[in-house]
Amino acid sequence: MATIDDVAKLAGVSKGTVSSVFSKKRPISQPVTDRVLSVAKELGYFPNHIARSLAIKKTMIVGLKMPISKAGNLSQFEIQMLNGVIKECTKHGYRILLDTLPEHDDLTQFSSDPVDGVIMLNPRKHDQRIERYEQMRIPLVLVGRPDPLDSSISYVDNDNEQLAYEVGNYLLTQGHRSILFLNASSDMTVSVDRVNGLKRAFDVQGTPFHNAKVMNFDRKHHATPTEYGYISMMQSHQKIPFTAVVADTDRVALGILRATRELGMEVPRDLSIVALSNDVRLAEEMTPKLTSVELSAEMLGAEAGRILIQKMIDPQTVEQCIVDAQLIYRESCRTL
Amino acid sequence: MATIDDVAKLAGVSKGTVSSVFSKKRPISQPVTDRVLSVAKELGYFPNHIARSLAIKKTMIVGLKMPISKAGNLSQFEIQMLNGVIKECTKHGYRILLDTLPEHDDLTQFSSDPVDGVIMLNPRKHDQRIERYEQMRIPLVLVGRPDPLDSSISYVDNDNEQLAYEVGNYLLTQGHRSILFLNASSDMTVSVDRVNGLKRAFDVQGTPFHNAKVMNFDRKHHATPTEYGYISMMQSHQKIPFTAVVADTDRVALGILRATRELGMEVPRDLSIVALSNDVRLAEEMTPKLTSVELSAEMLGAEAGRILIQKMIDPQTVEQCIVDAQLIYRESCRTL
DNA sequence: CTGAAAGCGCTTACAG
DNA sequence: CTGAAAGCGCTTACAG
Repeated sequence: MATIDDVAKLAGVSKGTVSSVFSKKRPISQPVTDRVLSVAKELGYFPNHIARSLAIKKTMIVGLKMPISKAGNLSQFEIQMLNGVIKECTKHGYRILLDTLPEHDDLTQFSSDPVDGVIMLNPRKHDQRIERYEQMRIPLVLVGRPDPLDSSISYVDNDNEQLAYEVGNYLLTQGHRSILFLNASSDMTVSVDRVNGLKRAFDVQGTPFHNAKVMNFDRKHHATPTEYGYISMMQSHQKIPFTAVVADTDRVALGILRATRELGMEVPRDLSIVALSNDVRLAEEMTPKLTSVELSAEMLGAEAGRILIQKMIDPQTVEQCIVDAQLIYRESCRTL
Repeated sequence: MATIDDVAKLAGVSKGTVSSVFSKKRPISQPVTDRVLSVAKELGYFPNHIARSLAIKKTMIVGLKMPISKAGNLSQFEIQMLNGVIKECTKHGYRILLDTLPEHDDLTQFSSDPVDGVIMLNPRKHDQRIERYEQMRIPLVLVGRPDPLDSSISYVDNDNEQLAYEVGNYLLTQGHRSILFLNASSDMTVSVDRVNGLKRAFDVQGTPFHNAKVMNFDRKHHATPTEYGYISMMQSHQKIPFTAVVADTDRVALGILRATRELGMEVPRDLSIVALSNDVRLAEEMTPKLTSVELSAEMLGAEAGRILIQKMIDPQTVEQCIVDAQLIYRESCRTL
């Protein structure tokens, strides 16, 4: 397509002048402006965003690192969190580079993207990527806390330890003593926090923590979260005498529910279920309605966006933001 | 951050060599490779995607033009369609530049984005943007047909004329003679197609088309689709004696439903409703369950992605793809 | 296998 | 108000 050179030549002016007509960064006389614009139109010229970005070192794009699960569709958590990010970014004129590609181990493949800042979901333990962004001087905000904790890294998160504590406490108070915990995958920091919270509940109530059986999602063994719930339930119900299960997400709970039906069990009569990530509509549609935790994903996304924008203005900015979450009591638990 | 020059200098090689080590486009001896890599690591060097894109004229990014409604959240249609695009793009290693920014009329503000191709939602009549992409030689696929039709433009769409015909025919067959049609905004091509389809139904059944009252969504008057439905219903029910209403989307239907409740009307006893865009879960949750059209948004997105990828390989590609949609009969209509 | 140099399409001090 | 030239950080023929 036509370049700034073509326009400059045909209009009989310098590139700098053409540049200024479009960027309005320095005043150009009306006659010249008109001539340039008309030539540009004739040639079908539009400034090249990439070349411009390279020169000014700014893209007005925010990167969103959100590797997609194998099944492919965005989870309700991801959608809501995306909604929050979009709102905040749109408000400030930023667009979003949605990066759903799987992570590459090969350092060689890692490049600095055409973005002014990055929001990264689900940081892992000792996540290499964090320091890479630091080296590249690209402002970064995590959704989920860094592990180990680091007061120089900005992030938004729920208080997962506390949440798991509340859930554990709720179930223990109801009289449950043996609990199956279908946790997220073991390399996620949230998994650690949850186990700690659950353990604290057991400690406080004076119940030995070995009465809790913790499992982890593993994409090698489970194609989908629902399958994770289903398979784990089918495999565990004989071996361990648990009366309650804490599920990573409502999708996992869906799988558990399916398993209980096949096993002739009834919820909550024979088994109590709590899910940690809440898709309100799903939770309310399930039979029985699912007791679950509302993570306020949209708020997480919006706060991440807000902090990132702050940080792109002033790179010194560090903010760690805990978003309120809430256990919502519905119908899937009962007192023993 | 460190550039290719820094690495080259410190490693005592040329930039071309460093480039080759990372791109693997030409073989570099093991010792040199090792030296370069170790220096790169020491310096925290990562190739700059923007500079690279400028040189090779390729970004591996697909643009998705999807201006966000004022309310802010993605509609169910948009989410599903995004899911389809994501799946297809991820499969081929593309990322997505999600552009939710409102359109700018100022030609001067239009630039060629850092993308290899573009998927554009909701093309308008004589949409200027289409020829701009053509001038920029950026492969383009529309979601929604171009207006006027143009056999050189690739797009995916439902057969909206036929769909509206089926809906009209259904209602007329049920005995409805006066119908309120809360259409999409008038500058969208889909609006035209729907009116034509509805008219055809009236013609076939021998009912004069002036018995259909067509209104259009207008963001100046309606803050949200739901409000559009609510207000239109409140304003029209006295003036026109319609027995059925065709709503642009299920959100609009939600507003209508709210209005009927306030007016002491009952659906479908006093009013039949059909919605043209279907969010399955919303439709099934409504009381009564909403008769609506399933547009297969995910399929639209996936097909758009597929065609675009095809087109980025071979720019000559032109494909126009009609995705099946289906009228799903639930509880919101009745025979008079 | 490696280097020197031109080029990708912009912007921006500097000079006038 | 406008121009000439260097620079942004890469890639890629061309030459050896």
